Amino acid sequence: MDDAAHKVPGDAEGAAAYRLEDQIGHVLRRAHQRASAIFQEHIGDPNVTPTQFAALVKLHDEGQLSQNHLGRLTAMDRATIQGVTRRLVGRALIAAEPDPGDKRRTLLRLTPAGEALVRRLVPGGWAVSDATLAPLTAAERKAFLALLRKIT
Amino acid sequence: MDDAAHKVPGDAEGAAAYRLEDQIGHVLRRAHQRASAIFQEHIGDPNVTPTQFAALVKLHDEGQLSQNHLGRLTAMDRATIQGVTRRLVGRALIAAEPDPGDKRRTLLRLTPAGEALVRRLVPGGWAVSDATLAPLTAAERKAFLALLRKIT
DNA sequence: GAATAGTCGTTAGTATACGAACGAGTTTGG
DNA sequence: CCAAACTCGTTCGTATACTAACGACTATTC
Repeated sequence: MDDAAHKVPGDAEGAAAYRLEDQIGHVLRRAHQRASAIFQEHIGDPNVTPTQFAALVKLHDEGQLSQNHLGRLTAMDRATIQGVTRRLVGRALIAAEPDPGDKRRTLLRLTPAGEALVRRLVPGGWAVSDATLAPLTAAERKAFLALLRKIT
Repeated sequence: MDDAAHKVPGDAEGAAAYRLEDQIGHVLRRAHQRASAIFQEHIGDPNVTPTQFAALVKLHDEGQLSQNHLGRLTAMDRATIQGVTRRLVGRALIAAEPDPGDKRRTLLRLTPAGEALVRRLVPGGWAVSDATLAPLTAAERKAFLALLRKIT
């Protein structure tokens, strides 16, 4: 049972057993769990989550974005980015104002406190990625990221 | 900005910009999102989630397990496996009974309906993994899974 | 220029995910 | 043998993640 290609007595010729541990979705889920745990360990602020950090970094890079646009850039749907935005506005890390050119939109930007927080946490962000990839060599990291991008 | 090694004018020599899209945690999160979406498309039952399927498959393989033990085998903490278990018991897919040898434990097993459901869905499980890995060649799939396991 | 289609942000509902604390029960060490 | 340490399952609170529906607004198309 230790080999994925091992045949179980009752199996048809050439058919492998369905093993949860071999399914890509299950392994991806576990890798994501580990990456999230490492984030909380290394980011340097117990109140900032991975998605919140993603939103803050994007607003730092882009300056000003509508809520849904920010969601698209950070891979969050309307409902999810709404919750993330609400919590960050509540902590005064980002500010919201209506878009004068399109009354449907809310424009978001970092507050000075949010800007300072991003600058303070980015070194931790590098540490998170380093720690997450620690089991791999430099060559493996490059290959792994390339393959991971292909299935994203 | 299209090259990860590109230097931004203000950067110190050798320091790359922190780009969200290059961070392993962010890409892992997106890959997991895609894998979950593909699961819902291909599993063949809109009411079964990836974690529920994982629990059902493990109970199918192991026969009878305590709730926390099932959680460990499927990578869910106590609180999470409790919710998954509660919903599956509610749908009569698994049955719970107290462990006579250890009064703290609840033993879980598939009901006949749960057993039938697992057998019906496993082909969809193979299709999910195939579709998720579709962008990769056979050699790439093997290399990718090996690397993914290393960081899990 | 008006009907249609699409987008914006919100809300409600369901399902992971995890930390923290709890009472009940079991194991371990002195 | 008994107190400390641990494990079991539960509960509460918070934070993603997604579907579906909604009213408001904008863009398209005839």
